[in-house]
Amino acid sequence: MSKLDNRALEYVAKYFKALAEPMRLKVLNALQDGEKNVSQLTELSGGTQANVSKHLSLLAQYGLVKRESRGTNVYYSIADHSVYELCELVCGQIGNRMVLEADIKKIFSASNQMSQ
Amino acid sequence: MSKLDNRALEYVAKYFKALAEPMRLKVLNALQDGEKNVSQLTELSGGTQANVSKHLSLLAQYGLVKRESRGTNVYYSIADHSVYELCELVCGQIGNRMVLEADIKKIFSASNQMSQ
DNA sequence: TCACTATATTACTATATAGTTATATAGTCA
DNA sequence: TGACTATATAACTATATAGTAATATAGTGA
Repeated sequence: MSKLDNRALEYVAKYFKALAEPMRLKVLNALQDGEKNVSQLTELSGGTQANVSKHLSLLAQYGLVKRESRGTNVYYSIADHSVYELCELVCGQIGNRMVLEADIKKIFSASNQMSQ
Repeated sequence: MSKLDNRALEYVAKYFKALAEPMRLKVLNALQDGEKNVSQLTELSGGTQANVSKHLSLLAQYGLVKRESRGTNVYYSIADHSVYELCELVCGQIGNRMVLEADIKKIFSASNQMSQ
C-alpha cells in the first residue's frame, strides 16, 4: 500500500466506494451462486428495475461484474471472486466487534451516527 | 456473506465507505508504521488540519483507529490491522487488471467516468 | 409490421459529505 | 493569570449519488 501514488489511491478508494452501498452488496451477494438476469436480481434484491439496472451498470463499469446478453435478457455474473474475500474480512471484523464490545446496540448506534 | 441481514449489510457498506476516500486511505497508510499525531498526519497527508481532523474523527468513530491524547497532542494508531489486508486485496486486483488489460489508461478513464 | 417483454437511460429530487474558513476548546509553560 | 500550541468543531459551499418515474431501446414472435 505504501507504494501507491495519488492516482492509485483514488482508484482504490473508488473500488471501495463501489462496495459501499447495501444494494450493490445485495446484488453481489445474489450473484454468489452463479449468473442471474436483471429481473431475477431485481426480485432477489427487492429493489426497482431501474435502480438495480443502474447499480449493475456501475458494477460492470467498474469491472466487478460481467455482462452478457442472451435474447432479451442480460445476465450478470461476478468478474472477480476475490470481492467475497473482502466481504469475509469485513464481516469477520464486524463479528469480532460484536463479541468484543458485547453491546451490539452500541455498534449500530455508532453506525447510524456515521450515516448522518 | 449470505447470512447477513439488511442491518448487517448496511454496516458492511458503511465500513467500506469509511475506506472509500483517498484522504482516509492516505491517513491509514501513514499510520502503517506506528502512531502519529494530528500535526504529523496533516503534514504527511498534505491536507489541512481541519480536514484531517475530521477524517480522523470519522475513522475513530468507526473503530478503524484508536485515539490517545498526550499533552496537547493527540496520537492516532490503527485499531485493526486487518484493514491492510483489505487494501492488499484491492491493490492486488488493481495490479492484476493493469497486467491483464494491458492498457492502464483505459482503467483510469473508467475510474474517472465513475467519479462523475 | 405490431405487440410484448426485458433492460437501459434520462431527468429529477433529496441527501450525504468533502473541503474550507473561522472559531472554540484544551493543555502547557512563563 | 495570559500567551502559545494542538486539536476539534461549526457553518458553509459545492459536488456526488441513491432512488424514482417516465421513457427509450432492443430483442422476440405473431
